[in-house]
Amino acid sequence: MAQKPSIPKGTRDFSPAEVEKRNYIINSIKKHFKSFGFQPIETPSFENSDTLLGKYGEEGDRLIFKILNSGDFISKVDDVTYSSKNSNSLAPKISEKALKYDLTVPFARYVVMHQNEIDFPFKRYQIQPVWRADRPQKGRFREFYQCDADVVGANSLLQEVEFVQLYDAVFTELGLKNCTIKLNNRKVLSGIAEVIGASDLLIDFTVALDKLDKIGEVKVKEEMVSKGISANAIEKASPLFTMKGNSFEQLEQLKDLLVHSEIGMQGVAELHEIVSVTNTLGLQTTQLEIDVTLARGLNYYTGAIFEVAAPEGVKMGSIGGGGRYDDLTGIFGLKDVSGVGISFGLDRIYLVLEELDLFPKNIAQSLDVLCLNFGKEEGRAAIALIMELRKLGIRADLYPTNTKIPKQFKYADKRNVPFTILLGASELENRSFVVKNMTSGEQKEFSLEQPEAILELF
RNA sequence: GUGGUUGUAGCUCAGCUGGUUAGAGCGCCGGAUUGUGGUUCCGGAGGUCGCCGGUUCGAACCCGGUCUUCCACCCCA
Repeated sequence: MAQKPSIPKGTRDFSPAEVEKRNYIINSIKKHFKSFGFQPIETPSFENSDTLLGKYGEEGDRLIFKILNSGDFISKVDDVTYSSKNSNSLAPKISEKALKYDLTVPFARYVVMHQNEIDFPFKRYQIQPVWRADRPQKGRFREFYQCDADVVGANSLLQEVEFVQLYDAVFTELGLKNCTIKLNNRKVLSGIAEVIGASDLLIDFTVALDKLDKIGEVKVKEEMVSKGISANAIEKASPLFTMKGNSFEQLEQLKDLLVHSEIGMQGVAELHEIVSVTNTLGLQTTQLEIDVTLARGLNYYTGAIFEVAAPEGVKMGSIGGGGRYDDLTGIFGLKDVSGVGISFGLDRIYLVLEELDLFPKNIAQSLDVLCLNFGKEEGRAAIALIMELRKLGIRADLYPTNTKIPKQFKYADKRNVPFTILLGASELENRSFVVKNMTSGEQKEFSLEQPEAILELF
């Protein structure tokens, strides 16, 4: 019995036009990754569970897809665990592998495993799918691509400066103007928590602060109170809610607030360095903004935090993010290797380009010329011709069967082919072929002996 | 994981308080047009109304479950 086929929630098929568009984005990102000196690596789709679990916080663990063990896994579970009906204790006994959740943690694992063959500083890029057992929404999928570039083994702030330039280069090339690169620093957040006397509640404090532009000052303060942050502490943090001015002005305000926090002042100094060097270099189409409310990836970021917002008016979550993690490889046993990196969200960039109609029009063209098929003899001559054209670098195809000409023209239309070739009995007799421009309707005759002459049309 | 929302032809959607054979536009196929597409005209095919169950004389419509979509949380690319 035929069943209706389906694909899992949050996954997608990609048809030719979509793959072309995705490749267009990937090629652009890849090109700039390479030009900045990054080298490609790839890691497996799935990792040992203990490589991933515990690296993304409790919430992250929940979203990791776990892979069932092979074989008769259930009989190996002891009775107590089996009858406990507790997923948390049962899961590790029946699942030892998991789909990767991002590219950063597997990269850290890679660096540790290959430390003796890597030349540091190591700049790598990686473009692969990752999986999250999240509830899908627009721009949120359970399988999606990340395009990451990271540097390990160098703690110069010039790396951060470079990543800002890299974001600018890619988004400029894609024609995605006015993206905002938001910049913050974990040390500033730590400093704030320290100054207001809430160091032990750093995460709660920053997660609430992160929502400022979304739910407003009042609700943020309510959430802070509910998390156990004292009214006094919130009062001390109040300058954060009213930060104004450009990046340098905001940094001045932060200095006043953080003057008694060594770590906070260090964060301010780092931000200042990145902003001022970037200012000197200039940016093509993006804007770099300090945003003290930005609090992402706190489970491992220790310095800079990046997030890229789509141009104003586009309703889409962040299209990129990243930051510095001083000791990510530490959990895998390699101490004191600093890393910093960024990620491009391919699937979201796609949606934004689509919404703003920024894909080049000729992406849909998969063929330069289609040769129509007039019959057996003509078809033989035609296939010889298109083989010549292919050698010239022209994407050429022959309509395979001798069906009615209007139908063949319609097919050419639908394939978005700019030129068709007519090679019928009369042309064959003249040792010639006719090229028709499908946009203007103009036709021009060429000699079969000199097919290269049609290059003039391109 | 919590709460809500959506699903009708390939696509976008109509379909009244439950009432015979579920409609339109676009697309598709055929013809007008056997060597000229995009325009026009004529004709045609295509539906387990997401799926399973229930209520009812009768369900696309009401109820329950489930899957899917999107939204708000959570979190995040």
